[in-house]
Amino acid sequence: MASPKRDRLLNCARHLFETEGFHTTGIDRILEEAGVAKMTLYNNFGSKDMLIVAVLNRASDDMLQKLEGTVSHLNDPYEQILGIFDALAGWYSSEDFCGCMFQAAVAEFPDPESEPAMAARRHLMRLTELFLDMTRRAELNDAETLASMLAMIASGANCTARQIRTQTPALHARQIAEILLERACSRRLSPDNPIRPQATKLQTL
Amino acid sequence: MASPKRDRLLNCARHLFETEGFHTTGIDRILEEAGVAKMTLYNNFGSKDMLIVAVLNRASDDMLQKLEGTVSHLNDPYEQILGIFDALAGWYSSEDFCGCMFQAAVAEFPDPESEPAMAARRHLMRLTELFLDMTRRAELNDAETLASMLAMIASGANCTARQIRTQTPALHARQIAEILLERACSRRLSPDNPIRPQATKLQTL
DNA sequence: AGTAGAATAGACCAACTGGTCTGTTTATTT
DNA sequence: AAATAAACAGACCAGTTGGTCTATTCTACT
Repeated sequence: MASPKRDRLLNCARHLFETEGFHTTGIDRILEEAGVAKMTLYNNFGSKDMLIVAVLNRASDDMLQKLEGTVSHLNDPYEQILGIFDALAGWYSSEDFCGCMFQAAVAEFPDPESEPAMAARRHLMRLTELFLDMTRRAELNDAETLASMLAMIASGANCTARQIRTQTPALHARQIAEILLERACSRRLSPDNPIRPQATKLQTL
Repeated sequence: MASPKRDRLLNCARHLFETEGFHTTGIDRILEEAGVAKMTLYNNFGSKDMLIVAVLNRASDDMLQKLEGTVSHLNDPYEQILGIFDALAGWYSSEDFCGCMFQAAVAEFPDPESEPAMAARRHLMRLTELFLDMTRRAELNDAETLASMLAMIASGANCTARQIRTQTPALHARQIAEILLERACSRRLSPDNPIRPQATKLQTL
């Protein structure tokens, strides 16, 4: 399954798709960049669309693995949730940030039944599940709603960051998340006595 | 400036771009749908990209006009802000909703300097300004931060709605907005007891 | 050493891309 | 009625698209 040529293909394709879009980057560009013959592509993936799907799936795996990695260093699920948004901040301020590929995919393949669109949807579900796992462990009420809200906020941050290319959206998103968490927490207890005395140290990146 | 042919062209192009994407819909499709000669397009717009820009600008005008319309029926700026999210809910549940065109544009034109990308960015700014006007009139503190947060939440709702095609994202967004407003309000009422003062200090758009 | 499978280059394909040019017809204005 | 401008159909363009096919070379296992 995993050959070096296949890997090169996936990496180059991913980079080109990210920076120049799916439709605008032709197959030949990818082949040239990867230094690979055309038949290698078609033997491994079958079609351009399936290459795209493979790229999206791998990107999804990478991102979730990375997020779970950064999150695993934090013990409290509350901190873990906020950690996700810190990770976003780091991502946005990286030199070569050019937007979330899944949002691009969903935009470039408007047919919801198309394979790339479905791959993107799958990624969103995985991300929501990740949040759900954390909100559940944090024992907040309405964990489901809260999880999809957090996912939505993250999407909004992604979307805005693509436009303004600052880490600000991630900081804003983190603040909102903090407020939602605090609320979901205090609502669970007595309204006048929030359990989390918040003076969370703010990231200074 | 406004000829009937030009209008047909804009309308058909908009519909096709919305439903099938910018790159995938060829000029000939648009011309056929609009029943218009090729030279009419090039005389009026100069190029496909400029047609796209014209479509985006008109869509931006339409949307802002519509939003300002629905908002003008509400007297309280607080209600007006929430009214925006109600409008989103209505949009998402409409039969032919297929996602926000500006997000699609920004995804299909990754070069931030390209005309369509700039048009999309302009729209985001107008929307943020609309929010800012309302948060200012509501006399909430940190109106700027709040406005860009609201715009970001709206983006997130748009983005999520494109994926799951329900009005749920708008409802969630509205709830979040409500919470933020409530908070920005109570902070105003007790300025001597600011919640998380470092958090607000950081923000600069 | 021999052989099977992977990878190669590159010719080739029909379809389509955005865009130009021409010559004619239709409306509008004077 | 004449003149001006807009819109027309459609031929035409070079370049590109995703994809196929062939014939050859490389590489790894038995």
